[in-house]
Amino acid sequence: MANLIQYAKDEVAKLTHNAYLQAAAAGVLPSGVSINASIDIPKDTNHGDYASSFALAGSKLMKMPPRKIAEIMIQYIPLENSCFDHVEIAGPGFLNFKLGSRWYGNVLNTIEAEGENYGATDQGKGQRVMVEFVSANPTGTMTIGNARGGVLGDSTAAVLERAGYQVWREFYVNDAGNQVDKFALSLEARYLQLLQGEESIVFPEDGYHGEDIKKLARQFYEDYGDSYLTVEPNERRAFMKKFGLEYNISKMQSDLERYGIVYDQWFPESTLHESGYVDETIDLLEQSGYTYEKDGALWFKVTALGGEKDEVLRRTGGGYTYFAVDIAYHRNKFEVRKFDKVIDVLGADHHGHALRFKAGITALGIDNSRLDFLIMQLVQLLQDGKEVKVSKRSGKSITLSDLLDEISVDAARFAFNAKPNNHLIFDLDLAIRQDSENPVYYVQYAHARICSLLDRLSKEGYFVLPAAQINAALLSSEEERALIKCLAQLPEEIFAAARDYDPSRINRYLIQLAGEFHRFYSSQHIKGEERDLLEARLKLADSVRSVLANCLQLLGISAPEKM
RNA sequence: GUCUCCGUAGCUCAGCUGGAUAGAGCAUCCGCCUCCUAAGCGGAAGGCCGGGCGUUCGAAUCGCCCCGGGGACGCCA
Repeated sequence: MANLIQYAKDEVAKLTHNAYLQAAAAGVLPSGVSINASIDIPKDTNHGDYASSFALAGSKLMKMPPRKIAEIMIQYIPLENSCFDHVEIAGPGFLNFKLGSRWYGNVLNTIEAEGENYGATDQGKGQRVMVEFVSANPTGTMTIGNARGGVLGDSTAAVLERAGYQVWREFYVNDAGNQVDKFALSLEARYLQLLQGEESIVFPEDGYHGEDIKKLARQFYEDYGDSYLTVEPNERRAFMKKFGLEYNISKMQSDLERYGIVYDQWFPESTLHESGYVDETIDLLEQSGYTYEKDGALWFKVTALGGEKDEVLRRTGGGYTYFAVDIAYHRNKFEVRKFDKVIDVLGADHHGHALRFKAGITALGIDNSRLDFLIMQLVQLLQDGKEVKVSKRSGKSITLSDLLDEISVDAARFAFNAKPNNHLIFDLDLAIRQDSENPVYYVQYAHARICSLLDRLSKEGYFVLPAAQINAALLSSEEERALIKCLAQLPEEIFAAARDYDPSRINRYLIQLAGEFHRFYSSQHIKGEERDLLEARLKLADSVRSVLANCLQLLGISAPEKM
């Protein structure tokens, strides 16, 4: 759990604070001044590894020029037992600290000691968190949008696990309600059309027009022939509904598994209805006083809880809305299954709904800060340089399994793990090309390169030694130091990725780490160097291999030993 | 109209809880394999950080107002 970046930062804070106290005690700086200084990692390493703005921030309060303050303070900064070996004044008055070889050695020690757990943080403190994601309607196939949601949810879950949460992955199966009934009617109509000709049966206006329903009807016919032609319609529809849902759900399960996504639970909406849990939840909402009747429907006063508009819970003709059932479902997450925190991964088209139904959680007396939404903007599909309109109605969208027929799981998982707030432009032609334009190969290549290096050297009798046995002071080139600092960065990345629910940070981290490695590899030789140096560099390379594999595994991407 | 996300290099995007000369990949151009994998490395070129005003020692970053684009505003889910 060691975070050496933070450790060094804390040390800068301590050193500067103590320096100020001593200077003030000696009467050379005004005493009793409280300064809120930043400690930054400069982009340009000529400015050191850490920069404190203490003197700049204190300039106004002390009524002294910043450089003057810095000059006094630097006399009170002893570096002997710190992780730094140099401090200097630069620019308008920054105090710039340079890390020493003790710190660099420590990074390699830590990576070795923590192994595949390196980078873990304890920010979750073992809290139980549910990540609900994809939850596509089982009335059809999964789209490219679900490809994004799947990666985002799964990777967020993985990052949270590494950050010390106990994570539960869940898929909510909408196997009840209006849409499912329409689905059954559509399926039935296609089945009857198959048997009696297209003209004899009127297809429901608001039904599912996609090809997949026709295919499903054909599948049903193959399994059951015309035996359901004479069955009483209600019974027939009920059976076909069950058939269609089971078929689609198992298809979704296998598609997602192929994509590297395995859930802890597939939670069927129908169970909430059957057990009376939805009724019970609506009763509670009525007792809360946030409901009213209008036009024969039961409404929920979202506006009384700060929302924009009220929502219907129970329709005039009876039957609960999606809104009502969703509140019940979330009550189940918190009250029955006792999750400390729940994260719903949703497309931007559900944003408004999400904000409003959060009010429902509040009305039930549940602290709504326990519920977070990870809203992702929609995916725009590009083919031949033109936008492909993804329309569910026409059934002409490109499905997740189509996509995985074209590109590798590795490439897909890397490409779709992008910052949720941004629209994602997915260029199909580019993804299919699978060449070096794809950054996933850049990262995987770094891993393969190291593996083959280790293999090569082992044949010459050189093996990776324990960190305690190498001389880290030999790793003093610019490239080596940049590489080690990059290795030390992982715990910070995990922390931020978990805090912001942004696992794409790990993508960027991997690209950076691979880049630092390639630069090190091209500028420094390992094979053929004298033993001490060879062993130090070999250890460094192996540490990089370990961290690359660690992060790739976290994202569900393979780490090939050969390419 | 209201809410929300976005606007940074030719393209795709980082950087946004304020710090020094705004970064990367791709595309373009120029170099580098008798030497551990060239799926690599180095270099060049490329920018009113959408616009304006404000906050401050300091703004791509914070606040307000515009402009432009996506999404949502159903007794659908």
